[in-house]
Amino acid sequence: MSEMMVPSHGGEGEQRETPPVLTRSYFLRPTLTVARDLIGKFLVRHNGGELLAGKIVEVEAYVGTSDRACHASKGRTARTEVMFGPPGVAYVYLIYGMYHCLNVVTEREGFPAAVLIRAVEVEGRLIDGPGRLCRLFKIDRSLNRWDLTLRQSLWFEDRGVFVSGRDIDQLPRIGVEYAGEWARKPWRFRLRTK
DNA sequence: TATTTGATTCTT
DNA sequence: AGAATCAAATAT
Repeated sequence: MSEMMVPSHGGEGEQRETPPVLTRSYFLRPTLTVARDLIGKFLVRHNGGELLAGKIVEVEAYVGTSDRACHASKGRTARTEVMFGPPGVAYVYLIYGMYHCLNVVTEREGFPAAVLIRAVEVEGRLIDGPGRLCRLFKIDRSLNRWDLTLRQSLWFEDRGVFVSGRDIDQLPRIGVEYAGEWARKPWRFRLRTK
């Protein structure tokens, strides 16, 4: 067994490793898997010299045209087209006239699906709700279609936080009562904090 | 062209 | 329980 190169983590005299950015192939997986795995990853925003990072603690999965809660169930429109595109791209939309919601597109091109980022933790403070999150991170529709696999403006990082499946609650999605049976699917993933 | 709706948040 | 506020979807 040859000696392996192990990334160091801020040891004395060492430069700190840059955490890996989540890649296209990371998002090219089943949406429920991506959603589950995003818990504990970091959302990073670089904007005007300001750097802001939050640990993701709540997400929701929206999967395909048959999922009536998924915007893409209305078909391929100017609004939903981004969800039909390649994974790892941002889908940002305005909701209720005043709030933005951030999603990351998942699965193969042609299959519309995404994960909604619902809540993050910033320096121990819970930013609960997609609208509040986007307000704090200054995310609006100018970031719609943004490639989230570049280390620019907005991306995801794996900072090595391990999250056990036992610490993740699966709950019904919020605000989709109109979707009938689809509203009851436990496709919301939330980190249990106690 | 007109009306309704919505992956929300805040106030009453 | 209701308001704020508007783009997109749906009805006309």
